[in-house]
Amino acid sequence: MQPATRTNLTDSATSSLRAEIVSGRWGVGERIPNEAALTDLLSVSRGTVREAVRVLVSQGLLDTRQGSGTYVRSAVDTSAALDRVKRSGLRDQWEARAALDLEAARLAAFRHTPADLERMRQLLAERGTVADGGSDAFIRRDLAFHKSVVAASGNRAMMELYDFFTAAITETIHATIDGDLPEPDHRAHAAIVDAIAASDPERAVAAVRAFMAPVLAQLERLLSQ
Amino acid sequence: MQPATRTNLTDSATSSLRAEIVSGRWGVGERIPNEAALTDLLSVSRGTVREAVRVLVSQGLLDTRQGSGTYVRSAVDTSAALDRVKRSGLRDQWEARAALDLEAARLAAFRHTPADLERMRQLLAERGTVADGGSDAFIRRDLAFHKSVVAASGNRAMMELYDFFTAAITETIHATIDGDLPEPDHRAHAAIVDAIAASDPERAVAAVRAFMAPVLAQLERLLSQ
DNA sequence: TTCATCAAGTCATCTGATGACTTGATGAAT
DNA sequence: ATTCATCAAGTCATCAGATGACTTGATGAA
Repeated sequence: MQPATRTNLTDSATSSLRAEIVSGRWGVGERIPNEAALTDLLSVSRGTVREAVRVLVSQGLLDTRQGSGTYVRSAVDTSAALDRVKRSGLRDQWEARAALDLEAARLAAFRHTPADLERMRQLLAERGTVADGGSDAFIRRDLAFHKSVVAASGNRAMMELYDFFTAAITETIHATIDGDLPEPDHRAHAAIVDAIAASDPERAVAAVRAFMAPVLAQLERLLSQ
Repeated sequence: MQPATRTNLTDSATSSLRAEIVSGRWGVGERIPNEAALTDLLSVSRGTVREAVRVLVSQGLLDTRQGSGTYVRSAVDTSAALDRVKRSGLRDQWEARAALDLEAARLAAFRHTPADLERMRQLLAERGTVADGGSDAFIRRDLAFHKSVVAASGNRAMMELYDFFTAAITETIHATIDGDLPEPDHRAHAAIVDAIAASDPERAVAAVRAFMAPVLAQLERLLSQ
């Protein structure tokens, strides 16, 4: 059943303030009404107003300056973006992460340093099999290897997003399915490193795609059940 | 100069609580100390504690249940991820968005619907040139077209991220450089749509990469100055 | 014209109080 | 022995009042 909506005053106050900002009624750079005025406008206490304002500050929409006032910092609401990504479904998340994997491997073929290469090879060697220390530990080692590939791309934005996706995907997997995904084999991973070491971007992309395909296929199968 | 650090109690309380969570000292699902206890632990008033907790709730790390307590919802701190992406530099952002563009075009070749195709073609036709209504309006039309390609991939996670990147990149461009990027020509864009319409993923990827290359090259040139 | 001083306005923080809700214990009824 | 209504303690939600810290524009003297 649809759970009964039980909202609290702070959330509704936050929504009201956010609406003023994203709609542009309070322009970027402008000072918004002070706490006492917001208390009247929203019909809540000052403590509630402060909590709502604080949330919007933490989301980068507002900016408070003691002694001066509270100002609109930005009208673009990026805070909910990742929440929506989290709710976008496992297949979509996996594909988005794959997009990063692919392009990162390609860039790594151009930009990898000797240290990058060494790290990738070391993590690949340590990766082992699922038998060593349980599946959770194996997944962690596997992710560490993939992360090192992304790191070799030298792109910090991609690394950040990759971290986010790995976290979101593991959480989602734990929450939704406990069937097992095919264990990507060692050879497929080694092929990625080889291609990067050879500075061959085409082969690097192909290697990542080759290892992705069976996992994605199994994922589609599990989700369609 | 390094600006004098002037932090407020709420922020430092938020950091302290966040540290307990991401470190795992407060495990996922556990109940954290109540407001009175946090008041003692953090040596701040209950109002400040509540503001800090409220921020972490809005970031998905905590979960308050009236009458019961406050619980750890997730130990993954995604809130700062996008901030760090924003600070990762224009080249990295552009490359990350390009990764989405490429894979989205490839997926679109598989999954596009007739409606997707029609929308892409319409936006391409409306795109026009920079002469029509100024460069800002042109950029907006250009982005609308690219967004329609991502939309044709049917991947909501990618669409969300794409939105974020377009917003972040335009903000960064406005803030950092006012040199001009090469205007991607009409033929290159049409090639993308043709490849998708032909359900040819390889050609779709190649078409996106072909149109990306000159922009990225110019970007590197501007940033290296 | 310049600059120190000041007062008003605003956010930051603390304290106390009351209401709403959850949860486990209690005890009566079956 | 089990079931279930009741209750009390614990916890968050919200309000109200007060004081401190900081900013900013006005004021007035040099």
